[in-house]
Amino acid sequence: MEQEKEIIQIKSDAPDEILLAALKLFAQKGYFNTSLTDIANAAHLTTLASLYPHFPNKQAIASRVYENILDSLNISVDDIRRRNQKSSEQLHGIVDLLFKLTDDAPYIMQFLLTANINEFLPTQKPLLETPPFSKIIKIIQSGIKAGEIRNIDPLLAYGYFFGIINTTLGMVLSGSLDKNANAYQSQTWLIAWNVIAKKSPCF
Amino acid sequence: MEQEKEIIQIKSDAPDEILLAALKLFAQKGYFNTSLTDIANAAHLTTLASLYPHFPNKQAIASRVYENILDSLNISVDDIRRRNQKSSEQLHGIVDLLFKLTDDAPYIMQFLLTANINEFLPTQKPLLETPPFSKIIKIIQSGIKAGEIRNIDPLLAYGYFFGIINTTLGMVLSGSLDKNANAYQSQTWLIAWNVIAKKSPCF
DNA sequence: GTCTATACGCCGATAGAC
DNA sequence: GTCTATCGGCGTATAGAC
Repeated sequence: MEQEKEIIQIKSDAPDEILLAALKLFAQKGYFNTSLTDIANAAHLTTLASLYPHFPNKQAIASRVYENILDSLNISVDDIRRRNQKSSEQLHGIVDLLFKLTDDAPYIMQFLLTANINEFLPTQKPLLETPPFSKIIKIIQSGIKAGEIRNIDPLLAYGYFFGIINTTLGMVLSGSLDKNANAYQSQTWLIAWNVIAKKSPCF
Repeated sequence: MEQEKEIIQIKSDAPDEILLAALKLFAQKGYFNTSLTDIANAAHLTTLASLYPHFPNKQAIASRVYENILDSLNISVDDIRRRNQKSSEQLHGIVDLLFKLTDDAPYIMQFLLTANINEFLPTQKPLLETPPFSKIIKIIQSGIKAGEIRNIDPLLAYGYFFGIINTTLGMVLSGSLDKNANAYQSQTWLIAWNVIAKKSPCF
C-alpha cells in the first residue's frame, strides 16, 4: 500500500520496507500469527536473519511500527489544533483524519483499533496515555470549559464520542459495513458530536 | 471468580474448572500469552498432560470457552425478548445484562470485548454472526419497523449504540474509568438510546 | 483421569562467510 | 547488509505407568 508509506512518512530504504511489511502483517494476522520469516519475505528478504542488522528483535519491530504511527498522528493532531480554534472544529478535523486513514491506510487503522498492543508490547504506554490521545482529551476538556461540550467526565465523553467513531470505522475495516468509510462520515460525525455537544437538542 | 462460574452456568467438575481457568487467563493475558501449562496450573493440575483427557488441544479449550459464553448469552437474550415487548425495553434489558456482567463477571466481558477471537479461532463465526448478536440486530430491525428506532442501516445503528456501550464498558474493564460499570449505566443507556431513537429530540 | 517422561516442531536468535 | 547454516528453548502434543 503506497498510501500507508506516505501517510506515516516513511522513506523507502530497507528498514522502512520492513516496518511497512510488519505493519501490514500485524494488522492482517496479528502479532503472534506473524513470524519473522513472514516479515522478511514480505519485505523481499530471503531470510529472517537479514532483519537483525536493522532491528535487535521482533518486539523492537513492533515498537517502531507503533511509535511511527503515534508520531505521525501526533504531528497531525498538532496541525489540526493549530489550524482550528473551537473544540468542535478540532474534533471534526480529527474525525476527518481517521475516516481518511481508514480508506487510504487501512492497515494503520486496523493496527490501532483492533490490535491489543499491550499484549505484545507490555512496556509501551496504552494508547490513551500517548501524546496524540492525551491531546484529544485536552481538546475535550477545553470544549467543556468553553461551554461547547457538556460538563461530564472528559474520559467518559471521549468514550462516547470515539466509541461511535471507532466502532463505525472498525465495522468498515472488518467488512461488516460494506461501503467505504467516507460514505458514513458526515452522518457519523453529526451523531457523535451531538452526543457530547452542550447545545445539542438531545440533553 | 465464583460469579463467572454461575453466570456461564458451568458445573464444577474438572473440565469446567479448566474452562474457567482458561477464560480467566485468556482475558488477562491473551490466548497467545497463555500456555497450556498456565491453564493446567490455574486449574489445579500438576501438568498440562492432564488436560488432554478432557480436550484434544488448545484451540478446543478456547472454542468451548467461546461457545459456553455465547450459549449463555443466547439464553439470556431469548429470555429478555420473551419478557419485553418493545425494542427499547429489550435493548435496555441487554444493556442491563452487559453492565451487570462487567461488574460481576469481568473476565467474560473482557474476553468478548477485547480478545480478537478470529486470531486464535479462525474457523469460528465472528461475533456479529452468532445467534445472540444476530438476535440483537433483529431487535433493532423490529424497532425500526415499529417506528421506535430511526430508519437507518440496522448494522450502523448497532455500531452507534454498542459503540457507546461497549467502549464505556471497555474503559471500565481497563481501569480508564475508575468507578464500576453500574455507576455509568443509566447515563450511558440514555445517551446510547437517544442516538438511535426516533422520538429523540436529537435528530 | 492424573501423573512422569519424552518426543517433536516451530520460531526467535546467533555465528560467520561473502 | 545480506546470505547459509545452526543453535536453543519453549510450547504443544504423545506414550505409557499407575
